[in-house]
Amino acid sequence: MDFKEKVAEIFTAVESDLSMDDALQLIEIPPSQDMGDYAVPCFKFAKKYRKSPAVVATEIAEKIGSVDLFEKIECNGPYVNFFVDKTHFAERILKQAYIERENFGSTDVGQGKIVIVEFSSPNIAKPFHIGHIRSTLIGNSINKIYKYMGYNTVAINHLGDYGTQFGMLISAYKKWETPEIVEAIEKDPIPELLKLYVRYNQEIETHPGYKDEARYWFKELENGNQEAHKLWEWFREVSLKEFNRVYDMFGIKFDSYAGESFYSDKMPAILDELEDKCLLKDSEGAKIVELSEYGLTDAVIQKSDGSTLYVTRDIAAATYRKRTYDFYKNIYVVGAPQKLHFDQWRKIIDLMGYDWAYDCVHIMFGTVSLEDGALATRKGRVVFLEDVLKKAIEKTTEIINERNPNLEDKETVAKQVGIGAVIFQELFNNRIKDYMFSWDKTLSFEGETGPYVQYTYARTCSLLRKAGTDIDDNVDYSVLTDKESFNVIRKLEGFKAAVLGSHDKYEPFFITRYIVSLAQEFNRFYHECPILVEDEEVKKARLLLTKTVNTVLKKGMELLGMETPEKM
RNA sequence: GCAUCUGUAGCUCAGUAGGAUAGAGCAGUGCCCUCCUAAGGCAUGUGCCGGGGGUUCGAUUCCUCUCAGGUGCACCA
Repeated sequence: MDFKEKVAEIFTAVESDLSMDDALQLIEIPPSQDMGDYAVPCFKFAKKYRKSPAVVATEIAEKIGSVDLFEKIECNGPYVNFFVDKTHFAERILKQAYIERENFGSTDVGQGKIVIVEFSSPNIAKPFHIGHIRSTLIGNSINKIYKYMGYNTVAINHLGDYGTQFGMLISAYKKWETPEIVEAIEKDPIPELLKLYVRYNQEIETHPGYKDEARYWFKELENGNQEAHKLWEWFREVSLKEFNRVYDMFGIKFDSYAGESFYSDKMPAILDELEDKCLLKDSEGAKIVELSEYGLTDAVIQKSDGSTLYVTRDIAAATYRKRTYDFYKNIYVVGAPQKLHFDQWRKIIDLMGYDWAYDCVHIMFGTVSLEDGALATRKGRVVFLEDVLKKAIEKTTEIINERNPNLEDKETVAKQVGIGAVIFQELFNNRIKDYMFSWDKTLSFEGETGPYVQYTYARTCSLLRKAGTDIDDNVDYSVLTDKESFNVIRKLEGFKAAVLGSHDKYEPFFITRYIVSLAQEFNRFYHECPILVEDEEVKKARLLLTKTVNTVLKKGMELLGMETPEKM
C-alpha cells in the first residue's frame, strides 16, 4: 500500500460516508512543501455538517489525531494536511525501487496483449527530412513504453512505396536513363530520384502526355510488369538503405516494413466487401461511402478510372492486421492534418460491422515548419534529418574537446549526446503543438535538455564507480530526511505515474518532463549533500539514493529512445 | 462556409480528470570550482492564464459565445 492509499484509509475511517475511491480522488498534493505531502480539501463536507469548511477541517484533523507512518496531520484553513514520516517514506520507496530495479516504473497492464504501433512511414524516393522526425521519435517511444508496460508490440513502418508517383518515376527513368544517372542513383539515391521526380512534374506542364504515361506505368506496375516491378524494387531498396542509416543512428528497429505496396493485392477484396455490405454509392463515376450523417465528408473509395486510394489501402491494412495479429490496439502515429482521413477510415470500418474499429487510434501531432515558411521539398525548403543529427554530433564533439578532452571513446559519446539532445527536444512538449524548427534550439545543451539529463546520469555513474562499497537496501533511512534527499525521494515516487500517464495518453513527454525534474532534484541534492563521505552510514544511504536515481534516469531515457552514456 | 487544433512571463513551454500565493527552462543581472564531472548549483524581476458571459463555495482548468493563428474539407498520400 502506498502513502496515498494510507491517507485515504485514515480519512475514511473518520469520515465513514466516504468510499475509498472517492477519498482517493479527493486527495491532492499541496502546492507547497510546508503544507504537507498530501491534503484533503473539506469544502464538500461543509454542507453536511452545516459548518464552514475550515471548522470541519479542524474537527476532522482533531478526530484523526496522530497516526503511525505520519509525522503529523493538521488542518490548514479548509484543508487537512498530511505530513509523512520521512524515514518511513524513504524506506518504503527506496526498498521498493531496490527490489524492482529497472522494473520500478512498470506495471503489468499490458499482460502480453498485442499492440501495433505504426510510425515513421516515409515516402520512398523522397528525402527523409525534419518533418518526419515527429512520427519517427514519438512512435518509437510509444512502442518502447508499451513494451515496458507488458504489451507485445509490433513496430510497423508503413512505407509510402506505392501510388502514381512511382508511375512518374519509372516513366522518368525510362526517358532519361544514362549510365551517369544510374551511377548517381546508386551513390546518392534520394536526391537523384527526387531530381527525376521534380523534372518530370515540371515537364508535365509542357508535355501533357506525360501524365498519361505515368498512369500507364503505374498500371503496369500493378499488373506485374517485370520491367516496372524491377525498377520499383530498385528504387525501394536504395531508398530504404538511406532511411536505415538514420534509423541506425537513432537506434530504431521495426518489426515490419509492410508499406502501401504490400496491400495492393488486398484491395479488390475490400471493394467487394464494401459492395456486399451496401456501403458504396456511385458519384460522378467514382465510388464513395457517404458519411455526411456522421458529421464527416464523404470518402472516395475508388476513383472513376477504377484505381484505389489512400483510405482503401488503409482499410485493407487494418483488416489484414486484425486477421494477422488480432491486435488489442492498433496505433497510428501520424500528423494532425490527417485527422479527417482517419475519422473517415475508422467510421467506414465501423460501418462494415467491425467492433474493433475503435481499437484503432490515431495518435496525432502538430506540424513542423521552418523559419522561412512551410517545408517544401520542391522549393528546396528542407532540412535533412541526417544533417540535423550530424550537426548535433559535431556540436557535441566541440563541447567535449573544450571541457573534457581526455574522455575515452569521444566519438561514441558525442553521438549519444548529440542524438540524445535531438530526441529529448522532440519529446519535450505536448504532441499536438506545432513548432518551428530552429538550429539554436536543437543545438542548445543547457537547462531542460537531453544533455542535462545525461550529464546528471553520468554524474550518478561516476559516484557509483567511486563508491568503494556495496550498495544495498540495508541502510539507515533516517539519514535521508533532510529537505534535498526527501525531495528526490518524493520525485522518485512519481516515476510510475509518469510512465502510466505516458501510456494512457500516448504522450512520451510526461516521461521527458519527469526525468528532467528528477535530474533537477538530484542536482540540488548533489550540491547540498556530499555523498562520498567518511561516515559509512551516511555514505551508504546517500549512495542507495544515488543508485535509485541512476536506475530511474536510465530507464526514463531508454523509454524515450535515448542512449545513456556513463561518462561525458 | 463547415470541421478541427492552438492561444499562460520578452522567447519556448508545463500546469496532474476545478481547489490554498499560476510554475520551469532560455534570455538579463549578481554570486559559487584548493570541494564527489560548472553540459552544474544559488539568488533576482516578469503575468487583465486571448476576450465576454455562464455553472460552482471556488474556473487557467468545465459549458457557451467571440477574437486571433495553424490545419483539413472527394478522385494525392
